[in-house]
Parts: sequence; structure tokens; C-alpha cells
Amino acid sequence: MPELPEVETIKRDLEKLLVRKVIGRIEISDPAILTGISAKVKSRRNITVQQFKEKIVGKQIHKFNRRGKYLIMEFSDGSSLIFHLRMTGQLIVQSTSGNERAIFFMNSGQTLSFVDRRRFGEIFYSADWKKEPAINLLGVEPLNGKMTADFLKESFSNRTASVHSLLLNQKIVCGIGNIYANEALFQADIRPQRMAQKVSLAELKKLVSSIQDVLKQSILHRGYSMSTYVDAMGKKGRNQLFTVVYGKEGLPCSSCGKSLLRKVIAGRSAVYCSNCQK
DNA sequence: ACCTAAACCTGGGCGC
DNA sequence: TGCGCCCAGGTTTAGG
Repeated sequence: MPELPEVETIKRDLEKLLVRKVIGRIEISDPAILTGISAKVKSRRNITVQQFKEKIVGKQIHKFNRRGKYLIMEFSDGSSLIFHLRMTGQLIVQSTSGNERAIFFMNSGQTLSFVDRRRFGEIFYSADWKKEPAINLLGVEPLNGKMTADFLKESFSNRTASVHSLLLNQKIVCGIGNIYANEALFQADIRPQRMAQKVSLAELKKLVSSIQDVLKQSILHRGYSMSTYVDAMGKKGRNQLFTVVYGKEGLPCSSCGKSLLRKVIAGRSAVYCSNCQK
């Protein structure tokens, strides 16, 4: 579920609520949250619940960071907990859900709960998040000026995959997921199935500003909450009221009125207007 | 190296 | 109501 705007919203909420607080106790009801679901990742991260608790309990939260869709809780000794919410993960302060996979009890009395219906989400410990391979594999951030049209042109050169697929590739630009890939391509009048290397520099310029626009708008609206996403207070965002193509197959195009089409591209649903997008 | 399909897991929604 | 199928905001892995 959560893409850059949703993770950014949670990050800002947690900054306000939990900086300087100390973790007093941790309950892990689903240990898979520490190791990941897939077998390969499991073998890489062999940590027991007990070892995990020993690393974290007693530490003071210094700040929160975000890289792509990763949320990083950094402690005052420089170590960190790195969270990824995957499809249905939620991080909620004072949650009453009852479906928590992990709960962090602060000495202040506050709780931070990781709730996650599909159990894809993960938490892992890092002595130094800036040296973490998972973080360093990420491409540029879309909102810090590094995602230029020239950069995309270079990144897309000789690539036969669709522009939609490459926007979802976190090693090129990080933080964009299927909602914002679809919305940005619509706003830039580019069909998602276009071969990436054939998108012109002029079109990429439009795409860069479209990506930034849809992400910033969603941050202002506190994220897209059609399904499970909620902020750190457990409240829904409002961006689902402003999106125009994602999840709207068969509805009329907001620009020309023609029925929106859906096409599965490299395993992901793309929705687009065959009249407006070229 | 690059590309796609399948897998991971759970549950909502829809058609019959 | 119930069953079976399709779908899902993400990433990893297997196989071409």
C-alpha cells in the first residue's frame, strides 16, 4: 500500500509523537516480521526475538528518516530500526486494532504498533542505516532535485521494458509505486506500455514534473486511503479523492471522457486513457 | 544484465 | 449465504 507520500506522512507524524522517547519494552507476536517471509531473506537475517529485543530496549529515539518506501527510526547511539510496510503494513501510535505483529512500548506510556494484514512487512535492525545494502541499492529520491529528465533519459537508455515498469523500479527512482506511476503517466500524457528508451527528453521533462506534482499533492492530502492505509494516528488520508486513473478502469477519462483502459504490464495493473496518453 | 511470471500471505469484492 | 475466482498500494526469486 504505502508509497512515498504515505511513508512520508507517517514519518512526519512519528517525528512529532515519538522523538526523544525511550523504548522500554517490545512485544513481538509474529517473529516473521523480523526475518521476512521469503526463505532467502530469512537465511540472510537470522535474528531471534530475544536478540532483537536486547539490541533495542532502553534506546532513545533521536530522529526519523525516510528513503524511498523505507522508514528509519534512528536512535541516539546512531543505530536504527528500518521498517518496510510493503502492501498492508501500518505503523500506529496508541493502536487499538488487536492485530499487532509487534508493539513497542515507550517509557512515556505511548505504544507504537506494527499492524499488517498480509504479513509482507518487515522490521530490521541496523548499526548504521547509511551503510545498509537495502538502502544503498535505492535509486534517487524523486523530490530532492536529483530526478531530472536527463537522469531518466540516461537511466532508460537501452531499456526495452515499459516506462511503467521502470518507474516502479526502486533502483532507478525510489518511492514511486503503482498509484503514482499511473497518475504521473496520465498527467504527462504518456502511455504506460511505451518502451522506456523511446520516451523523448521533452516527454521526460513533463514526466519529472508530473511525478513531483502527484507525490507532493498526495503528501498535502496525507496519502491515499482507498483500502488499508492510515497515518500514525490511525486516520485515513484524502488523496483517493484526487486521483484520476488509478483503480478507475472503465470510468470516463477526467480530461476527454473516453473510458479508461486497464492493461497488465510486467505483472502490474496500469490504467490509462488511450485517447489522451500517447 | 535485463525482462517477466510466479511466489510470498490475507482478505475484500464480485458473479453465480 | 456460500463458493470460487479475481484483485490488491511491494519486493524477491526463478527461469528465460
